[in-house]
Amino acid sequence: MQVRLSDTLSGRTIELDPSAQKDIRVYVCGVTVYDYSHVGHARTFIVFDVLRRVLMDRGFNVRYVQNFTDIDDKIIRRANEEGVSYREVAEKYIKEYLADSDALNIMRADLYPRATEHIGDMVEFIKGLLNSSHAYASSDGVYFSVKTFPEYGKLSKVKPEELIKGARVEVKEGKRDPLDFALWKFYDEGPTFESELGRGRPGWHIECSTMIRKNLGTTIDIHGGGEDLIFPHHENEIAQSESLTGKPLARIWMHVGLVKFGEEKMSKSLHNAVYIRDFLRQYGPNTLRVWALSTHYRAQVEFSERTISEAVEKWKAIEDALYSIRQQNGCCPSPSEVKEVLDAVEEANAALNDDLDTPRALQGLLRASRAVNRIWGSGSLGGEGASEIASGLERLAWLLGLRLPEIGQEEADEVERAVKKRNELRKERRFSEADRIRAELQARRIKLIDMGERTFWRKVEVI
RNA sequence: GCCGGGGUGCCGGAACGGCCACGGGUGCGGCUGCAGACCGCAUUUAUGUGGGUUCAAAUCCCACCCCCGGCUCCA
Repeated sequence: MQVRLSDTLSGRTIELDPSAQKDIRVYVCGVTVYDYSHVGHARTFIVFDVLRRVLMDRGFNVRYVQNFTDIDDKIIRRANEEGVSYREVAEKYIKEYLADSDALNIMRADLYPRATEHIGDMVEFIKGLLNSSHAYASSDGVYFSVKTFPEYGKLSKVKPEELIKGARVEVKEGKRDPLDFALWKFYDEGPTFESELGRGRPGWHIECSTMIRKNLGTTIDIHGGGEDLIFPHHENEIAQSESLTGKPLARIWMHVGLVKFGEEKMSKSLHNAVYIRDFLRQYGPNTLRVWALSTHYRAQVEFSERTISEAVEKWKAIEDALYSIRQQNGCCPSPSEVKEVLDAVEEANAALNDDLDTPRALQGLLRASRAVNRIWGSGSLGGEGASEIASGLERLAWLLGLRLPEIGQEEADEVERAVKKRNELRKERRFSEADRIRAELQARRIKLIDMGERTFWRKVEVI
């Protein structure tokens, strides 16, 4: 099954065909670990998680690498503020990133390379650039010489002259040209690395170029990140890597639109960032995923009460459907009902192949869910056709990384007992006592559904 | 200024030449001891503005207006 993805560099849609090429190498720019991750980060990594799931499901062999920038001015500043080493700060926030990522049901990368583990490789990379005169050493560091790379600006579609005119490029003493950027910065103080280049620290862009080359190869299939990385980060990566190797760095460049908070971009410097963990305390992982996937990945999304409460309602419908297929309650859906569900699932799958059109896929899932809930509501989910419905829905939910909240055996037993007790009370028409039990369960996010003689219960994300 | 992405009903968001997508919210009604889930109806014949092409345009063409983002560390 073919998958199409749009490429920022060429502006075209590029097809991936597992019968032509099985292995896909993906590199996604990860976070700089100096603070907790926010909803904007979550969106990007959720999108790439879905991409990865789709590629795997369609028969590709995916190798997924995502870096941690664990040496950087912000990390050092944070360390100084807290009176600890930069390594401790980095370690802490790597752990926290992974905790958030796991909570969001984002699959672990095959590899999480760290900048500090590749200092030697970066130095070698920079030496290669010095040897080919794409780089030069000056008083305060080693710089990449942008004018030695005539294609500079091809990704961000910005002409070098225009950038200089914008006059927002950093002017530094050691630069020959204002557009040149640091590969290695000389420092005597703070955390530094001794190298043939001199004592100092690596520039930011070089780590990705180096870690891609080292861990995935010269030309990878997909390189991605947030759209705020197009310039200068990815532009500079291209300049460095392609100057060194003479080959394209990536076949497809994917960029995820930014999250807006009200009218502005969500960002730590604007002090409007919502941490993933704070969101999860109030809502849950599926709500965040549904929210993130409700908008096409290339468009910007607004983080607002309104868009979130919509996601809550959407997830509720999906959640109920996922429970319904497990809590079968009769027999049997009609052929046209089965078809209705499977058609919606198929539409969703087609949408995922079409440049990862998750809003359309979600629509399909919602339509399938509604149909399932209707079948279940009429007490005929089970028997013939039910397993097809179940596997179609489960697979789609997996592709979007949506899953039911977990519940321990002990809690389940407890709930069972409470439900039984409540039904005894109901039989005796002692409704206020029965309702009190229901309210208690609700406080624990247990939802009850009475259907004739039977009572079904479901552990839900948001009640 | 330059580059990129947008403007569709109360809201979110599809369709990209032809049949009121879909979802959410709200209101009313059905089912229910109540609730949930489900069902029915309403809000809904919406497409930034002005021209043009066409039997037919959110959809194609031209001009204009407005919004967001990038151009500085940023997912």
